Amino acid sequence: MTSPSTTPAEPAAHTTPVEARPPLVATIVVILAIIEGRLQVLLIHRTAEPERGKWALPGGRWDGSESLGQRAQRKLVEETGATDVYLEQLFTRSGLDHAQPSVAVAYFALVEASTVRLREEQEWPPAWHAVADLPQLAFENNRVIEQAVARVGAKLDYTNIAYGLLPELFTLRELQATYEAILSRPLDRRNFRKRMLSAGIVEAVPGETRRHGAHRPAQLYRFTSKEPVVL
Amino acid sequence: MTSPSTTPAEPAAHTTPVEARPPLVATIVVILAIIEGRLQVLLIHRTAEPERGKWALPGGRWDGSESLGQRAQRKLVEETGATDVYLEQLFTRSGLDHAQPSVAVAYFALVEASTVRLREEQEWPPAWHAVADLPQLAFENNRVIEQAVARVGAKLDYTNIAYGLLPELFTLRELQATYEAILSRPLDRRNFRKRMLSAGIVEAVPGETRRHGAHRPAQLYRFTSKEPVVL
DNA sequence: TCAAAAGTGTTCTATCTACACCCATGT
DNA sequence: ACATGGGTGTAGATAGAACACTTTTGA
Repeated sequence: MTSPSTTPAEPAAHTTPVEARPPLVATIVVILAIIEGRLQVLLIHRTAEPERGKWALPGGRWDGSESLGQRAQRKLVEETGATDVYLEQLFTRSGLDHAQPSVAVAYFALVEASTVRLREEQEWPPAWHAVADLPQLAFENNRVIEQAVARVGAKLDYTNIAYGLLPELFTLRELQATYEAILSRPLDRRNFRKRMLSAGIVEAVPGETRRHGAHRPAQLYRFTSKEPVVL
Repeated sequence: MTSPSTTPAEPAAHTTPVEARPPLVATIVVILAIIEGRLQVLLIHRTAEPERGKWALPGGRWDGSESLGQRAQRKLVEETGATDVYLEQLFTRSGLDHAQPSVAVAYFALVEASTVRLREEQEWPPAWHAVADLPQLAFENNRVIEQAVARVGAKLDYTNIAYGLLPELFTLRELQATYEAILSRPLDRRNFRKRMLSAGIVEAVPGETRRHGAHRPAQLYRFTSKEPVVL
């Protein structure tokens, strides 16, 4: 996809490169899921300095033995056990660690809550936190999460990425609730159904319904594609 | 837009990380300008292996003495002398250099052709190449350029980023030609003018016109803001 | 007076928004 | 029978697309 033109004939480095230390490259992952009807993000408790004791996004050093995307994916699997997820790069930032040259590559992932099994063995295990109500996090992680949510919200409009958040079968109401949780605003039910169906991103599964309470049973739907599609 | 890596699991790296060498971090910049009515990209001639002798995007190693964005910006100034430009991060990719762990952070920049002064002292100086008619470039640089152009094209619709490509004053026809060069399709003149004006991204400069040939002189416009604005 | 680009409005179509009632079920 | 969420259609507003003639100038 990319390519570095490794040093292309810089005539002379006038600036004396003081920073001789090799750069630290890390990935961080914003793992999002819909839990209890709210958009939540997976956070870990920092046990090391800096920012020890604060909640933070999971991530870690990259050692070059795999691609950055694979590194993010593996971190994700470690934390959640979820496999079939949507993963996308957000941005790359330098200078978060003031002690040495550092580069952080941020990703976000959309996972289906029911497939997740969190690690529990630690004193402070990873935990879900509602995005709408976060504490102050380590580094600039609050901003990173904001950006991830904004990106997902924008993409709901013209892609099918919500497939990452929902199980195989779901009702249109559940789909709508997912959209509403991300956009944090209510949507019109009839218009929503019309758009989803006419855009062809979901389809009814014949004969499949879900009965839930003392109501009319709901038709079940599935995504027509579980690959990313741009409308 | 990045695509998700849906690579399956890889439960854990049992393999001992052989890659002990510190990672190389590099930036590359897709520098775009409108020249002779066409969208062109600035390329350098590679004088070192690998891919020696091919055209490639300018870039270079990052040493941690400045932020990644500053590094890209500085490379841009070195190559073009242009200062007042639009610069945005595209994406980050690993593994382009097979010899060692490497990360390339790609940016794209929009510069105004008239402010550019290319370096000429080398045997093979940097040169502009029409995006629509590129040779085979080093690494995967053709794809990187494609992505940059696609991103710019998408953003034309809902931002004012074209300000990076045009001088202080310009005619609406020139603005339209810029859009057409990027989108590589013709636009309707009347609809274009209506949209630009009603969106408020440009405004007429009273009394300023340009006479060019045996035609009616054209009204000159300026951008209402030369900061990035999302509509 | 001619050639060549600048400038300008209206109609049609598609899309988005707002909104209220009946349906199927369990208790 | 009633409470609860499931399911549906229409009308108005808005935004985008298509399209042709007049104006101003230099030669």
